[in-house]
Amino acid sequence: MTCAADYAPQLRARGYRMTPQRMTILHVLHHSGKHLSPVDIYEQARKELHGITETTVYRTLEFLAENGLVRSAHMGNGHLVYEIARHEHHHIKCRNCGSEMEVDHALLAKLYRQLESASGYRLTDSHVTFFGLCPDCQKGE
Amino acid sequence: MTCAADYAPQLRARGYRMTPQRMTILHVLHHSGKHLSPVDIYEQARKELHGITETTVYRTLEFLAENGLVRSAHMGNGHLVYEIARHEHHHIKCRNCGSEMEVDHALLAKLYRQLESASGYRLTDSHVTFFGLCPDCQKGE
DNA sequence: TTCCTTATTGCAACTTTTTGCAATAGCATA
DNA sequence: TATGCTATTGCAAAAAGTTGCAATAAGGAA
Ligand SMILES: [Mn+2]
Ligand SMILES: [Mn+2]
Ligand SMILES: [Zn+2]
Ligand SMILES: [Zn+2]
Repeated sequence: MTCAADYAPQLRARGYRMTPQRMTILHVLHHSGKHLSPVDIYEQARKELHGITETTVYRTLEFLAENGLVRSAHMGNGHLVYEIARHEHHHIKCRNCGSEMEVDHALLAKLYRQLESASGYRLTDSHVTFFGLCPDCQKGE
Repeated sequence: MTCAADYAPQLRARGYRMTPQRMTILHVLHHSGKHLSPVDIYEQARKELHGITETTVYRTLEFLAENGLVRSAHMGNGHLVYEIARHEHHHIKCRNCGSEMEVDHALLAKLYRQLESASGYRLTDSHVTFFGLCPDCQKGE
């Protein structure tokens, strides 16, 4: 759980607090490494921290995402999933079989710059999901 | 409501049926022109078609999206919104004040081709939301 | 027009996510 | 180490979204 404690200074610097609930949720995400749903996270977290509630899990995930410690993604079923914030990347997902692959942010860097200069917005999030058909599923159409 | 009836052949060609519920929902989306939540759509639709249920609205929206008559989008709060499928476009939204702007798909066309050749996937959906800070909100940081 | 197949709907029960509020507990300060 | 401010949590109730199943009705065929 020391991995999670490392985040404390980041939070304190912004006037927030590190709590057992936040530690636990960060710990779960850190060691999973993959996208997890709030319910997945709740199930794991309650093993490590008896008494944690679903409400807190939802609120904490939103909080951690706002503060850049985790990233959320829509993987097509209309539900959000979360992962610890590591390298910047995006996803491509097959509408048919659900297979996914990662796309490095470098591939989108130029587009991001174009969008920024065209719109005046500064883009802050880099975790987009593109949908399509994987090579296999393209055959059987 | 004739606008909605125009969609009937598209559905029948695929073995589906046009129903009062589908007509009404298409009618609502067609005349709104903007992104609407399922609840918004339900509230409007029930004025035009007494007795329509929320269940049907959710199922119909998913059905229409699968068949390309409407598009769904995640606008950041974790909830889906829907709109009638017109020109291909994307969105940029401000994380701070919520302001949005549209981005023509032409701006992403090259990226889409790159992603397709790099991944082997054929990208089918073009309705992505990018998040950032609008010009105004960049000042007050 | 009538009949028949089966796609579609409504209902009810259930799961997931959100919200207001009072109680709790980080952590900065002394 | 003790104190106080207020960020954070848990609880309970509500809102949003999903699912199984029996009843209904669209629309092709006769
Ligand atoms: Mn990811
Ligand atoms: Mn749109
Ligand atoms: Zn596939
Ligand atoms: Zn803004």
